[in-house]
Amino acid sequence: MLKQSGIEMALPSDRSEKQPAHEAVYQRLRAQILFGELAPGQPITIQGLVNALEVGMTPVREAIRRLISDGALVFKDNRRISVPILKISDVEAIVYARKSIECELAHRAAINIKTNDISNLEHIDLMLDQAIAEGDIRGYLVHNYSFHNALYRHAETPILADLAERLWLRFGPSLRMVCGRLGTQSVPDRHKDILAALYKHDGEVAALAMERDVVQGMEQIMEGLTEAS
Amino acid sequence: MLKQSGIEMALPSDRSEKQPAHEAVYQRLRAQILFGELAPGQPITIQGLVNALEVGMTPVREAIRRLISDGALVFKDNRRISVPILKISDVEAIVYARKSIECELAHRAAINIKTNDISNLEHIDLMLDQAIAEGDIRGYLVHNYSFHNALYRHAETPILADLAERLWLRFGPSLRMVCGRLGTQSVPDRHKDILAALYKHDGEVAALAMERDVVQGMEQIMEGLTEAS
DNA sequence: GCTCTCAAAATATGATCAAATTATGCGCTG
DNA sequence: CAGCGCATAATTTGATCATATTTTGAGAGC
Repeated sequence: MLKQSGIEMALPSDRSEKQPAHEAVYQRLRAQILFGELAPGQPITIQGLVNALEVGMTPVREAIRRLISDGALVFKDNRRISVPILKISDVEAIVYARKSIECELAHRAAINIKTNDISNLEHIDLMLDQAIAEGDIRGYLVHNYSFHNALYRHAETPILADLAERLWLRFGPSLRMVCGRLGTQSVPDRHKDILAALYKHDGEVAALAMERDVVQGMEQIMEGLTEAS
Repeated sequence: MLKQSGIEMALPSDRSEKQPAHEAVYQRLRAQILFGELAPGQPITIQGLVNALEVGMTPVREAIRRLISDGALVFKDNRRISVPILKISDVEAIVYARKSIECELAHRAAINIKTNDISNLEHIDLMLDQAIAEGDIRGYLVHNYSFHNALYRHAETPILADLAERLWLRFGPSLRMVCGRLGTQSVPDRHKDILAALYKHDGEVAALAMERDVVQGMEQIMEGLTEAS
């Protein structure tokens, strides 16, 4: 007989309880990196996280290793960990990779996605518009990520989606830095074009719209980096 | 100012001794996966590695976590870890990603590489030919990886090279499985074409040669998978 | 400016807890 | 009486923590 009487299953927080500590730490740090709570160059210490998050040392170490493998953190030769600082050539490489991977994902998603799921994407895009209108930088970053991530899931190509997520972790901190300087007004979104292509199940057009979205976003980062140096 | 006075740099064995255990475990497991000592579907246990490698539990956990993030291992919902088994659609996605990333790397490498470094690549390719002639499967896998990896380093685009390495970790075990069944005789290599393009610093031709090499290798895996099922 | 000393951080180990799989044994059915 | 199924016990495995050891960085003193 199982010990669960079915009561605790009703709690929505069930997920967070069963989740291992190292996973929770990973997700938390990941969000902080994606949504710009950690700035490029910022140093990270294992001890500091142990104290701040009030968990043991082993889970923190595992989460850090994962993020280093993701490219979201760098492990310097001094055994010091920090958020990486992108060079111009790095951004240029990310642009190429994002165009290759994410346009393909958009193409495949346009073919596979159901009309019902497109509505969910539209809802996310609405919240994105609202965040832009309110100048809510964090909201912009969260919903923009949600839109792309939800879309890529419908491509049903987990290996490519994984590569895309890895790339987002790399430019997340820099994107936040740029948005903080320029604000959200100067960030037009091409998502409407993508949504239109999805409704028509036109992979080619979806890929083209995605390319414009990617290039536009990355050019902002590029400009921010050049004027910062 | 720098603390180096130039004296301690003279010790060559300094690097290997100071390497942390978790790094050593990671490198070792990584090699086992890339060069086919672990078969697709093979279960991995943390405790087993602790006993086999005679290290503590934390370093093993960190190495495992990194490899899971790399896609080289999978963490099933039963809390069991194993080498992933590729589906046809996975191989198809890897082909697309490899073509995008590695052709670009070959293109860039052709432009940047010095004549002296091409000689090193030729030497690796010679050892590769010898391994093929001798039917040395592991030697084939090692030198084939070395060739590509060394080439990609000259592209001076670490982010793209990192993506490529991640893909190699995914198909390594399956490639070994195929080679074990078909032998090395049926594996012609297109590296000679690549080398010729490098000498001419012709990026376009190098990318085309690389595409043939990638497609040829991945088709072998695809055939192996279809006939296995 | 250089070296020595000390504090802080990272590394590594072993013990302990929890969960899951496998093994065991009892009762039931044919 | 033999074979099957289910419940429980035992073993294995993963997760976490507290602690000891090693390494790095910084500051005092010469």
